[in-house]
Amino acid sequence: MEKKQEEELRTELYSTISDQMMIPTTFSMTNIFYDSGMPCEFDQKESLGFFDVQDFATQSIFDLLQTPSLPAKFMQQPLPSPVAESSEGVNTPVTPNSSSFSSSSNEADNDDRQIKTIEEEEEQDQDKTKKQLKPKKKNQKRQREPRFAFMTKTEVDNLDDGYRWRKYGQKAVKNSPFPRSYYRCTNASCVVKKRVERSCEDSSIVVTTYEGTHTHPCPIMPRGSFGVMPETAIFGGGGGGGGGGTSSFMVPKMQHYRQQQQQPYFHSLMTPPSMNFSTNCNSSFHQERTFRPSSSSLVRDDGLLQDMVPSQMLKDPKEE
DNA sequence: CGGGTTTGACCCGCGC
DNA sequence: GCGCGGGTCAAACCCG
Repeated sequence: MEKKQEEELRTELYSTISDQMMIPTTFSMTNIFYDSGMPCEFDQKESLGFFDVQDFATQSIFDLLQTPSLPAKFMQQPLPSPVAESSEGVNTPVTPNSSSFSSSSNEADNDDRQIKTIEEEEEQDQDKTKKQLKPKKKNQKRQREPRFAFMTKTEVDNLDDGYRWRKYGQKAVKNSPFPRSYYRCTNASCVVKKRVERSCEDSSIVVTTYEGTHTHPCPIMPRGSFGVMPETAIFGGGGGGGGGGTSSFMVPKMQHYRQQQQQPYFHSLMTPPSMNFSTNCNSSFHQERTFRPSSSSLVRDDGLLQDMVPSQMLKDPKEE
């Protein structure tokens, strides 16, 4: 019975996100996981389902997950992040912290309390992370901030999500030929981290894991602007190098994708969904709305991708 | 020269 | 206690 409610909540969340992203719901490129942040819980991370996202739309998902426009019930406690409060009170997103809708695990009942605990310790944790080498309290288990993981089929390792990231490490991953990269938000007051790695099972899949909450607005685009931007604004100007890449506005960003990805992105749309995430999915939710390839939905997606993507890019790659 | 990346070393938690 | 693996640091390097 509770299970059913969970399913409904997830379905609703999924619908909300899908609707707001104005994307067709027939293709599945990305799987989103939510992790409440408790230690060792990532194995039990919640699959929010597969999303039809373009590589460059990852930002939108992340953004949407933080937007108050999501059903209130997903935002059980719009807690003010202590991190955010300590900063200049910028446009603080509701944050994944508050989306404690993960509930498949038994810990869900205590979510509220857990989240608060996490946040209390975050403050200490921030100091710790900055001075990792300094002695810390030993018996204090390190608790992670809530995390979201996106599995995206793409050729580009580091998806541009609108924020600026600085790479601070790279490690070989056991049982995987691909290294894992560690990024930190370049904003000094922001402690959000991001890990990027390729799936060892399918090298075309990039797993991007966000940890923490941005305490500042997205430096690239204002909330909600995505997908509304007229094509001319996106591709019109030969804006030129966005120096440093991610700090740029939409133009270089999209060009970046055109250059680096060319077809892969659409190729992935045309690719039969052979991806198997079952090992990570403890939810059956994705079965409901997953993998219903109908190329028409993309093409005749009125006012959707066309708004963001030039028509030539929408052509079936096979036609070229 | 400033900001980002690379990379080897180090720390820490965990399992045996 | 030890070894392993994940995560982070920070010096060196690179690049615009």
